[in-house]
Amino acid sequence: MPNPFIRKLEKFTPLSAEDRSFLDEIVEVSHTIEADSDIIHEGDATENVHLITAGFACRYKLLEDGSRQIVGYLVPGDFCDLHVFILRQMDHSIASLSRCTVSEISRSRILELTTRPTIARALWWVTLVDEAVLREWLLNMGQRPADQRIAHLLCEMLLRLRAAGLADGDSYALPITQVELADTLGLSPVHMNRSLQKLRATGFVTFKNNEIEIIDFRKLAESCGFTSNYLHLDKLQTRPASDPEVSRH
Amino acid sequence: MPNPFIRKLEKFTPLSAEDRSFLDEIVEVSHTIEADSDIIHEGDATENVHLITAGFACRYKLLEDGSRQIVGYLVPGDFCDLHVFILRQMDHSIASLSRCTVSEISRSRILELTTRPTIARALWWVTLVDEAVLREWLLNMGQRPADQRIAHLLCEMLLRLRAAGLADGDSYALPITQVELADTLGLSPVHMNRSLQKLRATGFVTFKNNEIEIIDFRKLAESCGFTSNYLHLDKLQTRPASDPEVSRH
DNA sequence: CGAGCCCTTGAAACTCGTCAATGATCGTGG
DNA sequence: CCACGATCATTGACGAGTTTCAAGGGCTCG
Repeated sequence: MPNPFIRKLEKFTPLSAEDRSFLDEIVEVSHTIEADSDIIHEGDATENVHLITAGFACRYKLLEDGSRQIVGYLVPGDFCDLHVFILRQMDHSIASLSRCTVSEISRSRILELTTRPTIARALWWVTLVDEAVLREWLLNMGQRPADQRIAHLLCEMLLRLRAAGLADGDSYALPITQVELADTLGLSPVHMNRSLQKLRATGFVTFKNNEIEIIDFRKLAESCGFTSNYLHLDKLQTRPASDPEVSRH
Repeated sequence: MPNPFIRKLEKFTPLSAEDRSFLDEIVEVSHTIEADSDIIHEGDATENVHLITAGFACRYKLLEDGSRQIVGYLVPGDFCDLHVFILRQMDHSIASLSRCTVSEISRSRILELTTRPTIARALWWVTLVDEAVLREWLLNMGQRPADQRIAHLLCEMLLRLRAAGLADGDSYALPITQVELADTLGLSPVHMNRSLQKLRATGFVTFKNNEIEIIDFRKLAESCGFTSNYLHLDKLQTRPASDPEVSRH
């Protein structure tokens, strides 16, 4: 199993053997973090850059009254705080959702990365895709009713996890409670529960434990208006059985 | 009045005279666009990069049923489609809100920009701030009731427009209808109208025509939990009278 | 077996959306 | 100069989606 980070960058562009071996050696430390613990906190000015190498994590923001909004999921190969390199300070927090392993890369290593044109462009691509996902989430939150919102998220996660090599066919593990899903989609936990039941009733998707199985991707995607263009995975070769690449035009 | 683009980059870092004059010469063409017209459409693979040099515009996404979500506002100095340079294709559209002037910069010029370290870092900063704003908008949409959502947006626009030199004290022009505001915050136009009245009733802010005047920034910010940290304007020197830089800690 | 966590359910209240109509303002043309 | 249409803001009534409160059920683990 190759480094998930390298795997991710190669979704954008092929890397030279030299670049790959360089990327394989940049990790300073690597440690394990239990589920449901903070990895980085809002306001931190981290010295090293953190990279998720196993497990699930999320970005989130809190309100005074304690309500939480999850603003992104992190899967293996995703940077936690690359932006602190430029922005100096975290404007949100990051917590593990499952047990994670987190690797640290020093600032100087990151600087070296940016001097390699191919890698620098790949890092830029990563940032821009994150931004595109945020825009789609905003559309999701603002314009779709609860059940479609959930369906959309499930479609997105299938494609992302496939790209990360973590989805097996049309199934994947999503170690997330209904409360966390509710915090992601701006719903109350109770309504989340009822909307999940409504989704289940369509028969397009099943959930047992934390295992998602998408029975009919095409219909699920259609039911919520999911299109994959915003993930910018165009160059992705691997397209398993049900061919979930739906495009709008 | 200096180039608004240069002005913006200098919020992040001072530029050398050489960098500044370089930036002053990169514009290929510049043209005027009437209000409410598309500047760039989803799916476009624009050859040149577009820059707003006057007026207001917005990024938006449409759903099949015609509902629209505005996912960002563009003010003078903002890039429209820098990401097409990497992502190849627009995943959203851009429309003018008022009459705008739009400048075009060729791809090759952009490539030159990225070879100048100071400018390259400033461009990176721009991208990361856009992303941070999106995360805050997501929090806004997911966790705040209608009136607070609006208040938050008004606070943000004051700080952004001040940074762009377009706010006079605590007032600014916002050439946006209630329908557009509703599409921005995921509300119906009717509810938007009633929520605006509720906001007006607090006395913290007034709107006549398209002119916003913030009467008591501190109270308005407090009422909606606005904190400016996510805008990453720390190095901003100019702080007019009422000192609206609110920080959480 | 009990504690804790998560999922599920019911009922009532509230925010917000939809439909439909009325005003207000402004630019245009007769 | 005024009537007209167009665009935008406003209002009322009603209904739907969603939240809140409160309680019960299932599962896992010590």
